[in-house]
Order: sequence, then structure tokens, then C-alpha cells
Amino acid sequence: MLSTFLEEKLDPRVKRTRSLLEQSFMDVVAQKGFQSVSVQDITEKAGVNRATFYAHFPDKYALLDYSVRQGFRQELEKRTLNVCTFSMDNLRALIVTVCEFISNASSHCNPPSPQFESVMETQVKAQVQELIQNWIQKLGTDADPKIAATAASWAIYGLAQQWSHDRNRNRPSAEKFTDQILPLIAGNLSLAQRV
Amino acid sequence: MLSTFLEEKLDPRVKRTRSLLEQSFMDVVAQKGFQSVSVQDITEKAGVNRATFYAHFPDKYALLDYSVRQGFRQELEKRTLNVCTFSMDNLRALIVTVCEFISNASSHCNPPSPQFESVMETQVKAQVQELIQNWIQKLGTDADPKIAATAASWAIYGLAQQWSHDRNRNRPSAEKFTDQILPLIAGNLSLAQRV
DNA sequence: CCAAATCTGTTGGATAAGCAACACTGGAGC
DNA sequence: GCTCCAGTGTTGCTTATCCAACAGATTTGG
Repeated sequence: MLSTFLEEKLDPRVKRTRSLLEQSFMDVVAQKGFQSVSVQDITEKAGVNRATFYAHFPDKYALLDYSVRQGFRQELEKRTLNVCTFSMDNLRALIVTVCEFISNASSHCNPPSPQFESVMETQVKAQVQELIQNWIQKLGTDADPKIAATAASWAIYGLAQQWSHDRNRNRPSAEKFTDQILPLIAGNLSLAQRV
Repeated sequence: MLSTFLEEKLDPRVKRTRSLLEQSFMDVVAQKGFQSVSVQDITEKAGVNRATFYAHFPDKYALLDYSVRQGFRQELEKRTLNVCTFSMDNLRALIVTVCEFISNASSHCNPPSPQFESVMETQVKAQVQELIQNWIQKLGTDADPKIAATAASWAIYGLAQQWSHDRNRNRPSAEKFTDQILPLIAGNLSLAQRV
């Protein structure tokens, strides 16, 4: 369940403040790009005191981390991928989710920033890996969960990124692309032998 | 300017809480109607503590008052009617605003409640009267501002309410109706002699 | 280059919001 | 009638947020 339960029983004020900061952050990054955004911009738009910002995040990079992590987690929860077992359909849904998330996010930050992309990659890969590792462990096959999950998460992210960067006018849809690479990824899951 | 400046320099937390309660109130009233809505319903949906509710409003009737007052005030501000002088166009805009506000609001509360309608009438009439009185005073004519404003505000509200209750399939639009009654109301403003 | 302006983190004290508990009321169902 | 339950206001105490002020870093532009 991807440790979602950690932030369930939180003070309503805390939830509210973080949510306000996150939303404001998204908006203002979409306007000015990540680099040129200041903490003041964020807090001002959010209607939150600047001191309060620092009570939650050390700096804007930490908020970027948090926002990306939350954003992707919510996408997983929307499709209930955080509470399910392995199946081809779920794997397909996961890959499509990654494709669309990358595609939306990178078009959302103007100008695009290496910081932004790096955090995206780290956070998304980590969650995909955790999820897949969970799937494999519950299957109880003889595949090594850690190795298989690592390989799969890297492959998925790499392919999804390449797809999202593809500016070709007849780039396939996320679904079509996913169907194309699905066997390859599925192979990663079953072929990793325990050492 | 209709004493809008009173709530400009307010603690952000207060603004936030009231806004959350107001929004939640609107939503939940639209679902269940005013009578059957409880304070708990409102605070729960708003994510605000019940004790906090009572720190702002004595009961749900006070919140109804506040919401209607704020709602209508915002409509006036949208059209900058709160910071303008008298003109036929502004008077027309004011009447249209009242018509549309009543029409939207009453369709918004299911089932319709006499409490609701009564508060609507009180709050809207009071603000319309204040605004018109202000217009007349700045004109410096020999009309008695208080008398003229009272007559006009009552007439406007009464006509607007009648119009909004009209279920006839060829009921005129708010604009057409306003043009129809505009001379009558304008007469109220100039014909009230000072005693 | 320097100066002015802007942004960053951080602090102490004030204040709003949260929480759990309480006694009370009014209605629903037995 | 009665109990039971759900909602109402209220309270004392805890915690999060606000605010103004600060020194230092970074940027702007003359």
C-alpha cells in the first residue's frame, strides 16, 4: 500500500497548509518555471505565512520532492494500483500512468528544468519499484523481487521518458505504446532468477 | 464603498476558515436543503473543527446570513458597482444583478426554505438600499436619499422576486425584464422630495 | 565596482484552530 | 411513559500558524 497510511491521521491544519502550498507551487511553476520561482511567490499565492513554509519544508526543492511524490501517489490511488496484486492489466495500467504522468508534468513546467526532471525520475522510479517489488513478493515465484523490480522500474521510466520526449507527429498514444512494450517489461519480471 | 474595507486586513487563518465554512455550507445546502443541514455536516465537509465554527458564528443561521451577504457583495464587486457613481447603466446593472442573484440562489437550496428566502430578502435589500443611498447623496439633488433609496430597494427586490418566481415558459430574460421596469425605478430616485 | 533591492532562513511572542470532554436538548422508536 | 441517539453549545488545554523583525546571502542596475 505504498505507506499511504502514514499521513492519514494528520492535524487538519497541516493537511490544509501542505495542500495549499502544493497547489500554489504547481500554479506558479506553470507560470514562471521552477528555477525563477521564489519561496515568497509560493507562500504569497497560497495565502500562507513564509515562516510556516519553513516549518514544513527546508526549501523549495523539498516542496518539489513532496509535490511530485504526492502527485504520482494520487495517480496510483485513482486507479487503485496501490492496493492490488499483479496482473497484466495492472501492469499495463501502471505503465500508462507513468507515461501520462511524465507527459503532463514536463509540459507543466515552463521553462523545463533539470532539477524538475531529476526529481521526477527519482520519485516516480522509487514508487514504481516499490509497487512492483510488492507484486512479485505476493506472487511467490522464484524471481528475485528486488532485482526484477529494479530492472522493470528503470526500463519503464526510461521508455516512458523517451516516449514523452518523442515529438514525432505520429507518436503512438500512451496505450498503444504500452501495449508495444508490455511483453518486454513482463519479461523483466519473470526472468530475474534469485541469486 | 459598502464597508468592504472592514474585512481586508484580516488574519489569513480567519479568512481561510470562513471561506471554507461558506463553501462547504453552499455545497451541503444544495444537497440537503437548509433545514436538514447540521453544523456537524458543515464543519465535517469543510475540514474545520466544530468548536472553531462556534468561534465564528453563533449558529447555522448566522452562517446563512454571512454567506448571503458575502455572496451578494461579491456579485456587486464583480461588476464594480460598489465603487461607482449613479448612472442609468449602473442602475440597470444593479437590477440585473439582483434578478440573477435571487434566481440562482433560490434554485440552489433544495428544498427551498422560508428561512433562506427571508435572509436573502433582508441582506440583499439592505445592500441595495445602502448603495443607492450613496449614489443619491453623491448626486446632490434635492431628493431625500433615505426615502428614495428605501422605495427603490424595496421595489427592486419585490419585482426581482416576482420575476424569479415566474414559471411562465416565455418569462423574459433578466435584461429584458430590467429594461421594462427601469423607468419605474428611476422615477423612485428623482421624485422623492425632501421633507 | 558599489549600492539598493530582493530573497532567504530563523527567532519569540501573539493568536487562531484543533481536540476531547462535558452537560444539555429534542426527536425516534419501543 | 421510557431510553437511546444525534446534534448542540461550551470549556481548558495543546498545537499550528501568523507576524514583525533580524542578519546574511544573492541579484539588479547605475
